[in-house]
Amino acid sequence: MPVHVLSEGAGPGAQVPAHLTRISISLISTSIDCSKKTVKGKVVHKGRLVSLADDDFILKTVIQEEDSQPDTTSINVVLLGALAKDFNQAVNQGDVVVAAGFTVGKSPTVHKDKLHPFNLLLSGDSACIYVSRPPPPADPRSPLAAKRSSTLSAEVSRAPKAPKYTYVKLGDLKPGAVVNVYGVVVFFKQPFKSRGTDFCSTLKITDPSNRKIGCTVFCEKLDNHPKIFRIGDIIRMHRVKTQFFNDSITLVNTFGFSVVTFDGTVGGAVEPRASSRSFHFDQEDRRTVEELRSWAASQTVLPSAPTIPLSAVQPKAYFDLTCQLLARADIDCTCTLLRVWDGTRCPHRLLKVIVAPDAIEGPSSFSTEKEKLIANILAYDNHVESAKQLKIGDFLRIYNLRAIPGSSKVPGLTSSQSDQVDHLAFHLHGGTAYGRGIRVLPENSPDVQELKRTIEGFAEDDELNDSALLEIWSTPPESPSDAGTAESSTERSCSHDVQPTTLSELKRSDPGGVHHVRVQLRSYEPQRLHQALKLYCSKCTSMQDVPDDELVAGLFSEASGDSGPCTPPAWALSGRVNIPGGSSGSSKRALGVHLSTQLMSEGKTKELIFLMGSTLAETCRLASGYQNIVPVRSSGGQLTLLDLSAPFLFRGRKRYYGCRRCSEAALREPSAEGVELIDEKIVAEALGIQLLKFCLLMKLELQDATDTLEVFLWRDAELFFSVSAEDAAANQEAQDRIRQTMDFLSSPEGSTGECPWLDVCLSAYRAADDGGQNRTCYQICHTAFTKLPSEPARS
DNA sequence: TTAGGGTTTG
Repeated sequence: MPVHVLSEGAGPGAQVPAHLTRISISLISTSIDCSKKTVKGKVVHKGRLVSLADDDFILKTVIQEEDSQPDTTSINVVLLGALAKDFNQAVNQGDVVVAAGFTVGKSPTVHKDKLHPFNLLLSGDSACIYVSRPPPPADPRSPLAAKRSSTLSAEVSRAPKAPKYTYVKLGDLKPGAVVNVYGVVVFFKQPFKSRGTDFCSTLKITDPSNRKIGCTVFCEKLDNHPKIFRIGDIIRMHRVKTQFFNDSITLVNTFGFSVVTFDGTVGGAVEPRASSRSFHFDQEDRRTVEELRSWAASQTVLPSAPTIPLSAVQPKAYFDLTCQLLARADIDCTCTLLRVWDGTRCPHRLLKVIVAPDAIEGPSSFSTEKEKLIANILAYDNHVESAKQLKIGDFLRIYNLRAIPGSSKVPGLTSSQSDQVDHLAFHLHGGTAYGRGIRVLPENSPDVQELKRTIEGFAEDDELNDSALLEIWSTPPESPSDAGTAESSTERSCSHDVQPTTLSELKRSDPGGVHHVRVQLRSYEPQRLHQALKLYCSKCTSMQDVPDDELVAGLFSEASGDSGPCTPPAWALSGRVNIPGGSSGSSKRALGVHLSTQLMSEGKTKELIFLMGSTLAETCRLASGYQNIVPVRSSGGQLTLLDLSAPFLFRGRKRYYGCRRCSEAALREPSAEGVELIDEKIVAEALGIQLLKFCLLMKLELQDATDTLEVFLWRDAELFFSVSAEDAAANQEAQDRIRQTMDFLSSPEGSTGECPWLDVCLSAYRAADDGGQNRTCYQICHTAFTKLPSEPARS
């Protein structure tokens, strides 16, 4: 994209890309998403071009919306980098310009200049200025007009030029300059609310010059703060100013500030963690990061990050914990309980905190085995507020956590409950000293990936948030049968080194572990196989039934009832679509649709529509012609999504649902830039929906000569049937396959007159039932059905 | 404007 385009004649609107919409200057504020907005105004003041560093410039200008009152509609515009230089050369006072790709900041000069309380910052690749001048005089023979048009009719545009940033070594910093720097983080605090209007990050960095420099970042939005996860991270800051404080140089962010951080591990991926929409990153940056990593690794002076698992916690120690949030409860206004785990078991007895089940957000209890791994953390004072922002299932790093041995009084509880001598309590004390705080780690971070592997390792033997499974069925009877040596209709794919056992032996063995058995199917539930389909949330581990058509049709009909006037979002284009007739003679009708302007401009009109006022049946009919249909409704004059009990997306015959607990659903324009295929994941992400996964859940009663046993078929049900649950939800062929398999397994086979034999791997685990009683549960794992009546053995 | 680490409450 050109840094800027200047053109004469038809007016600035002519070259502005169609997907951008103009916004009035009076509406500019930091709460508006300006990524696809433009602002148009006349240049009423053009400041001097100021050089910040080699090839880096800043220029301030004031533009005024024409035909409106000047006091509310003049706004400061700050241009940075090459754009500032080009603007200086090409734009004159009196020109009308259109600005795009800007961000909005608070104007620090509002009290002085009495202009707009916010300003526009134009920096980076996405920033752009379009300009035109007043039309030339009417007489084309006028020498002046001829001259003007000849110089300006040619489009003045610049090829994209990568800005060349120069970085000052920390040892070379001088006061009173604006600079770009790289450094290794040796101390940091999570952003905290300052006494002013911004959040404040404080950190200290160093580099091979061995100078340690304190830095302060003030930004109103948390997103714009540096994303530092641990000491040793690499940080790059653009446009920070140096100032003297306490006899040393410090750095503070200034106009056009941007920051990118990187993991500091030698050999790790160089993934920029940006805090702005656009940022520059090239091979030279990669080299710099790698050099700083190697240098830092050789420095013993750098404090090592005390991140340790629960299994290694020492009493009295302060440490950082990487964990997953399982549940939360407010103890009182100065203390919040966070229940977390990291998949490892702390060798010390842990403090139990008793909280009323209705005060707990998230599951109120877990299986006995899982409970042993859960740490109760008491977060105090300022951390109560940040704990409120966390979502159950989030991956966290908690900084400067204290493991306190001995008796602890828990606020809000009676002393008899809280007096637990020799139990380890985890406290996150109030304040931000020592970097105390909580940070949500992104799912793609290497630490979270590792944490997930640890948690999954545990889940292998102690599967599921088991109450979800047990809530669905109660317990029935048992009886014996004969053993057999016939061919097996299933095959185990696990590599467990265990000897096959009988069901009666298995029932006598210790709880937990894996078992191999040779069994027959005695009965199964549900008999109506569509009831085996469930929706599972991998974030909060809840499971629910798939809503039936009657319920969904009701939601559609209720949604179409609100036919009041409704404002579509600015990015949407509205139109009508004809519903293809169903049975012959049914009347055709047209329904309201909204399309993404962005997708239309990319020629992807049919790939995603937002459909309003349709019935369930009509939506299904339209789904044959459009790849993705998102049903929407009018609510309070706004266009919104339907209740999440209904599918949020129709893709052909498939319907997708979102988790009501974990989604933060809102109607937003999906970004399909560079996306080959718009699928459920893209749509769910854009709409803030936590996608529910279809799964199959059955309870089987198995038997051998010695006993019977109830087991679940869940985690590996898709492997067992060689069918995806998603397909089973949408197509008859997949459903038939499950039906045929179950029929085959439960009917007498050939001359032997007995049911087929199955070699099965069973995983045993403890789980709490409805009454809170713990019992051992079994689940079929790593086992696939290999033979259908109509076909020879499959492998 | 704001903060400017830190000798760690429950």
